[in-house]
This record gives sequence, C-alpha cells and structure tokens, in this order.
Amino acid sequence: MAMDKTFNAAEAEGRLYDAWEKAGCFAAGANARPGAPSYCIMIPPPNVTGSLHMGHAFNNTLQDILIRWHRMRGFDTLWQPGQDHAGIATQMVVERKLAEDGEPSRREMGREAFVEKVWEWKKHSGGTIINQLKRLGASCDWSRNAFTMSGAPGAPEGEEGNFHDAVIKVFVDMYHKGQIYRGKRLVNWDPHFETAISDLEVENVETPGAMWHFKYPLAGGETYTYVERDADGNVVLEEERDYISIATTRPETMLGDGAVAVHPSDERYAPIVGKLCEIPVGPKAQRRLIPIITDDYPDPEFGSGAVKITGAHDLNDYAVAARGGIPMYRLMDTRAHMRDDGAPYAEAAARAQEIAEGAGFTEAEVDALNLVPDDLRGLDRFTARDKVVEQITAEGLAVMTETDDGDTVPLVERKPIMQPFGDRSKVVIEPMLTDQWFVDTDRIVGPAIDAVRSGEVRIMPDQDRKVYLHWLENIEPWCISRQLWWGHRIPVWYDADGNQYCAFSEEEAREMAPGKTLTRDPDVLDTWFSSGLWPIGTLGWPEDTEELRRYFPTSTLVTGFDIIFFWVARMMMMQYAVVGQKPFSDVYVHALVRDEKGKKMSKSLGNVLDPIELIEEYGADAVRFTLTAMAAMGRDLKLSPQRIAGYRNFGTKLWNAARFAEMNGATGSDGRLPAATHTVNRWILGETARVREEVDAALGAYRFNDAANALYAFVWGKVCDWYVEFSKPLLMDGDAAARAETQACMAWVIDQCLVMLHPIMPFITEELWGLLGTRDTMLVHADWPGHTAAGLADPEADREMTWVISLIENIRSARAQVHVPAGLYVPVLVTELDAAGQAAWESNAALIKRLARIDSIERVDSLPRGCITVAVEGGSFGLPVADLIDVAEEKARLEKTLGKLEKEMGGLRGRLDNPKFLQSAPEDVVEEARENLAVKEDEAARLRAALERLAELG
RNA sequence: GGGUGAUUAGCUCAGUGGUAGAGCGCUUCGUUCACAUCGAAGAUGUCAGAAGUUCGAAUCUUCUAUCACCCACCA
Repeated sequence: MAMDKTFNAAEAEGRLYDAWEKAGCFAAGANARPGAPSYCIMIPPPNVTGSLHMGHAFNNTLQDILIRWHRMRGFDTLWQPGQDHAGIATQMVVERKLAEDGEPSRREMGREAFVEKVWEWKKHSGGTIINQLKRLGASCDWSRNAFTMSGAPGAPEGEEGNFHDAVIKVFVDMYHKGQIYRGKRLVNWDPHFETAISDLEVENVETPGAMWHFKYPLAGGETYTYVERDADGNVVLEEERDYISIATTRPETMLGDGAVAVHPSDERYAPIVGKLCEIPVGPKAQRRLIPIITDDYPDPEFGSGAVKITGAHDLNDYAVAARGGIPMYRLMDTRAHMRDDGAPYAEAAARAQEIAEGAGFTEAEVDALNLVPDDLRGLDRFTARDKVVEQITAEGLAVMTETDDGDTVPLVERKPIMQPFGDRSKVVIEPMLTDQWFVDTDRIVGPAIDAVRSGEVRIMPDQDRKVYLHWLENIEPWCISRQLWWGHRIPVWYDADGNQYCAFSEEEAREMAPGKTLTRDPDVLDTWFSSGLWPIGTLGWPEDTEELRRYFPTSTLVTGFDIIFFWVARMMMMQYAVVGQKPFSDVYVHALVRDEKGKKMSKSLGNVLDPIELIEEYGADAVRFTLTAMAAMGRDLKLSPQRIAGYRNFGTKLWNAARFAEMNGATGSDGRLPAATHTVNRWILGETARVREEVDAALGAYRFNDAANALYAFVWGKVCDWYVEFSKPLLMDGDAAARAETQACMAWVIDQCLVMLHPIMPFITEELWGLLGTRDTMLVHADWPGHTAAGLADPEADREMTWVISLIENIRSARAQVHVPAGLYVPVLVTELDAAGQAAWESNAALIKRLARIDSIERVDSLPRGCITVAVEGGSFGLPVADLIDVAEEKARLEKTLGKLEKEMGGLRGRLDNPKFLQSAPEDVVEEARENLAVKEDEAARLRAALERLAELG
C-alpha cells in the first residue's frame, strides 16, 4: 500500500467524522473506564440563528481538546451540546424574513401564528451551526442536543425536551421565595424592538451631541440677586435675575419636568429654593410651573448648578424624583414617539399644575397624563427636540452668548456625549417608566461571590476573576421581562384587580383564584434567564435524572470574556439559587479572535475570516492547531492565514514521517512499550515520555499553547529532524535485530505522536492511525499514555545523542560557512577525543557520517594546518579541505565563534568571582554556572588552537 | 471618572528571578531513496523609558509614556 504524499483533508474529514458518530464514539460515557470520575463540559449554546464564526471555532476547539483528552484518559466524559433560542435575535431574523417573503407581519398574524413561524424557521435553519461544529471536529454527544425552548407550548414534534419546564419551575420557585418581583421602574427601553432590555444589553457610545442652555422664568415675574463668587469668595458676578438657567442635552424631555433641583449648599440659588419656575415651552396659556427643590445630586460646579428633573426619562432624575416625591410624567410611546394619547394638552397641563401646587396624585394618574403639547404629539423624539429648541429660542428664552465676531447667539455647546444604544437594534435607548419583572439579585448573589473568593470555583485567568467579582459585588437588579413573543412566557396571571397568581400552569393559577377571570402576563423572559439554567436544564432537571447525578456539577466551562456577566455570573447565581450547588468547577475564559492587524472582526469592516472557508482551504486540523498554539491565556489572538498554512505544513510533516515509517515496515505497534537497546531508540523513548509529561501538565493547567508548542517541537524538531534520520542506517543497513527493534520503536513513537496530537488534530491522526495498523479501537478511544521521563529517559542515551547532534550541527555549520559544497562527502580527522567521545563516535559513526556528509575518519595526534576545525565537548575535529579553504574567512568564522563564547564566559566568570553570588545563589545554580564555564573554556581553548594553526598557515 | 491589561527580533507572539525564544518573513545553499506544504546554514533584540529591591531583573516594586479593552448617570 502506497500512501499519498499529503493528507487529503477535504476527502477524509467528513468520512472520519461520520465513522466516529456511527460508532457512537462521542456518546456520554463512551470509552469510560469502570468507576472512572466524570468529566463534563456544557457548550456555550450558540444562538439558533447563528453560523460559525472564528470565536466559536476557537471556543469549541479548546473544549474539544479537553473533552477528547479526558475521553482518551478514560474519564466518564460528556460534552453537552445545544442551542439558545435567542429571543430578540431570532424574533428579528424571522420578522425580517416575513417581510422579505411578503408575508403578513408579526402583528398581523398574531402571537400564536408567529411563534409557529419561528419554530418552522428553526426546523429549517437551526441545524446550520451544528453541521459547522461537526466540520470543526467537535465531539459533542449530539444525541443529547438541547434547546432552551424545548418543551415550550407550541413546540413541534422533535422538540419535546423539558427545558421549558425547568425555566418555569425556577421562575415560580423564585417568585414564591421573593427573589423575583414586579414593579414600575425606569428601564432601558429599546424603541426599535419595543421591549425593555437589561443594563448589559445597552452599549454606551460617545457620539457628537449638544448641550443647550435655557432660562426657566420664575413664577409671577419674581426676581432675585444672583451672585457668583470665585474660590476665595470674591464676587465675580452679581445681577438681578428673573430666571434660573438650566443646561440640557435633551430639550424634548423638558415637557415632562417635575422640578428643578439645586444642591442644598449652593448659595446662588438659596433665595429661590421652594419657589416655582416656569417650563419655557408649550402653549403660553398653559405654561407649567414646577418647584425649585434641593437635592444632593446636582453638582454646583457643573453647568449652572441647576438640574431639570424628568423622572420618567432619565435615570438620575428618576432617583431624585423618587426621593422628593416629584411626579414622573411619561412623554413617549413604545416607539419613542411623543405620546399621542389621552386628554388634550390644556386639560393635562391644568391637572399637572394642581399637582405642582401640592395636590395629591397617584402613580397611575400621573402616568396617564400626556403633557406633550398638541402640536408635538406623535412626532419622533428627535423631531420634537428640534421643535422645542426652535420654540424656546424664538421666544428669547435661550441663554445667549457672544461670538468672537461680537454677535449674540444662543449658547449651544457642541460636544461628545455618551449615548446609550441597544446592542442589537443600534437605536438610541430611551429610559422608560414601565412595569417590569426583576430578579432581586442582591438576594442570590452571595454564594456566587463566595464560591469564587474561596476557590470553590476557579476563574482563569485571574484578571477575569477580578472582573467577575467586581461586577457581582456591585450588582443591580436584573430586568428579566421582555415585550417579545419568542421566549418563555412569564407564568403569572392577573385577575381584574391586578392581583398576581404565579403558578406552573394555568390550571394551578385558577385553583389559586377561584371564580376570577385570569389573564396571563404577555411578556417573555430574558433569554439569559433560561441560558442561566443551562447546566441543570440540559441534564434533565427538574427530573432527577441519572445524567444529573453523574455530571453535575460540571467540570469546566470554556467561554469568552464578553459573556462573563451575561452568562457565567448568571449561571453561578441561578444554579446556587435553584439547586444550591456550583454549576462548574473551573471557568476558562478566553480572549477574542481578531484579524491579523488586531482589529475586531466585523461584517461592516469586511475583515471576517470564515472558519468554514479556512477549513476548506487548510483543513480543520490546521485551523484547530493554529487556534490552540495561539491560545495564550488572557490575550487576544491575531489570526493570519499564513500562520494556518504553517500548521497545515506541520500536518504534512507528520504525515510524511508516518509515511516513512510505513515504507520501512515500522508499523503495527500494539501500544506496549518496545524493548530498546540502541542508543537512538532509548533516547527517543525518553523524549516521548518527556513530551507526554509536558502535554499533560500544560493541558491540566489550561495552557493550550504550551501543549501545542511542545508537540510541535517534539514531532518536527525531534522525531522528524533527528530520529527519522538516525533510524535510517539501522533500518536500511542494520542487522535483522537492529532493524526489528528500530521498526518497533518507530512504530511506537509514531503512534504516541498520533495519540498525543489527537485532541488538537483529530482528523489527520485518526486517518494515520487507521493506515498504520490494524487496531482494536479507533484513535478517538485509544488509551492516553502515562509514561514518565523518570521511567523512560536514559541519561546515558541523552548525553550521547546530545553530543552527536551537536557534532553534526557543528560540522554542518563549519562546512556551510567555508562553502564546502553541500553534496560533497569529505574526510574528517579527529584528535584529543576523550573516552566518552570515542564511545559516542563509535556507536554512531554511520549516522554521523551520513548526516554530516563524511566519507572517512582518521585519528591523528594533532590537526594539520589547513584544516577547518570543529570543537566539541571532549574533542576536536578537523576537515582537511586545504584546497577549499579561504584562510581569512575561516579566521573570521573562528573569531566570531570565539567572541561569542568569550562574552558568555565573561558573564559566567563575573558571577562566579562574586562572593555574594556564591553565598546567596542556590547550590545547583552555582554548580550549573561552573560546569557551563568549564565546557566553554574547553571549547574556547580548541578554537584558539585552531586560530594558531591558521596563523602559521597564513 | 473608575478598573484591567499590554509594550520582547521586520511581523505575530511565548517566556514570573539565573543572563532571551518560537513561528512566519528575510539571506545563502540544496533534484540525498518520508516530506519542496521540504532540508541545511545564517542575520536580526539597550526585552517602551526612569528609579528602586536583589549576588543577579524581560520577570518583583514605584513612577512616566503610549496603546487597548471593560465599567460608569455628570445634567
């Protein structure tokens, strides 16, 4: 059988993956040793709308490495896959599709029909990402594939899981424990999707904005003396004013002002605190008067020191209004258009005036009042802003300023301001007073903090642990209701009086409210509420399943830093709140995959690398190996196709080493350690054990890049560069015993390479495993080795091979530098060779000759002139190539080497001559320095001798 | 404003106390029977700057500079 020269990834990957799946290799517990501990990873569920991007490829490669590694080590392993229903994202996709297809809109078709459409869409497109994960080689137990909406009402056949039960049960339990409550609060409102969103779903972005300054006239034309002082108390401005100056970036919200606030210590406004002032906008006849109050919130140093208070449209103002009993007038509808409902403005304004003057009011009444003047009703909020500015300015109530040209113009500061945007809709978020459901996070956050502080749950790297703790220590209530249709509907029913009945089902709710007519809350839960239950939910909770007992708490979570708050923190809080246990023991947080210039990959920048395209070009193994090799903890990785090509070449290198083994009958290892008598064989067995220890240590510490680099260096730098070359004389010219031994050793070594590389490069290794022998199991279930360097490494063999390699390298280097033709075999002379050197030479003469291109060796008392000299530990070698030698060049070569050596020796002597070093440094460091110096001095002496000979020649 | 991190070869990055490494790129050479997706040889660094701790600092401390990211309600 002749192997191809390269691995055909495109042909093999699908075939191999199918074979694994067909054989059930990824099933929970596959390849587990009896009584083995469990190892479980929950996949971060990708959105059901999603397709595989580089971040997924990275994240899942790391998980697959951990899973395959544990599975080969005989753990009872489960990699639990699944998808997230992704409320907003999915609803958006389906709505867009309905529009494209000319179908009725969501509102036209109604809730039930729409949800049915989403399920249809899911059935049609939801499998995309699963197939892409398979392309990557992800060894998930697909038979257990979960979905966060499975079992929800309306779920079609094939979606019968009980995730919905888990979500509803948790809500009901938390509700009855008082951990979930409903209330009217100022929340982040997304006017595009017309739903509340949580703080985390808001992106604050600096955008160009403006700050206007307006005069709020005092009621009844009253005046006061406005005095401004500098830091020393000297009066810098004193004037009579009949207004108070207010700065705002959002003039349209003036319509909903309930007060003007100043700091209690602000003496400028002391004379007018408690008086009324007029909002300078709206029909003249019904100008609203509002009180001037004190509150600690205004900063006297900023702006005019006076702040308008619009409780219903600003988070700070909301707090002030709540403290001061100031009414909060809602000005906008769900699309953030100015309200167009309720009584005419005149009527509403009159009632508001009574309230401002002290009349009692209820929250509901205030909320119903529409204080948008008739001419602004129904306008978009930004259009309304322009109109308000225009009207105030026209009336002369803008604060004026002088330009450089001496013109007097309205004071408008153009400056960047932080604007909140919806992370999905990208529209400006409007704070809105609405009824929403909240998780009282203060009451469940404790265990999630304690577990990480105590080390019960480890978050790596440490910087992410800090970020996690800091966020949880300052946690805010979590708004979990969404005004969407795609999601878990809140299990609360209301009677006509607004009483709440929270129950697992409508029947149960009815039992709680006999004789009442109930209507169900229309809202659904935040997607992250359900994904927060992913660990228990996917294992069958609330049923007491075998999987739950076997795999929970899970072992490791591998996730991106961008969802530490969204997901990791919520899982921690929720799992502790619901089952009182940690969801996982280790959290490995990885960084972002960026493009080769370090830019975040984004569709709009057009710099997105598609992992599937890369897999098609370079093979999944190359993509995986690249990501692994770059996975240094806590740092973003910049991915370039060139690098992937390099690791694809590594696969080819491995392939050809295996091909060489196959051509030389070095196959068929049964996994048992071969007997080795020849030095090269003893040496490589030790090196193999050494790299196995390195790989295990690295993977155990989540140092994926260390594992990849150790394997790369071993396979390419040791096995291919040296062992394969060393083996040639034995395989081709050796006696039968040497040949057999070397075949067995090489077969074993190559197998070990395949085993150890398999978690990172599953496809090419499985293919070679199949080609190189008849096996009891596929590689995916092969036994992971446990050899130790202590058991296998042979110091004698190590020393000898190190000497041989060094000699070969020195001869090659010398040859190249004096331009001995690469193909030319030359004779070599040797002198002063010590016993160890002699022994090493004798047992390795064949391969030294072959690799250094030497045709004969002769022992001499001293090297003649006209030799190029190669100095190694315990001996000097000379290449008598007088006719080829350029004296000056050889002199330069020797001097350069000597110079380097002397610099190093200088450093070593400096240390060793320092009594404090000898006194303070550890024994082994001192000893090492001494040995090092001795070796270098020996080599330097040989070089000096060579220079002398050269001088005679010259 | 608060926090976290980064700064090492031309590029991308490893390297947490013992005198600096890898891959890629570059230069020269090579049709050796595993591999040109290869081999051999080679060049390249005041480890951002300054001060300190130490026998010894890329590594620990402090400060400075530049960059990046996260969080935050200054109207």
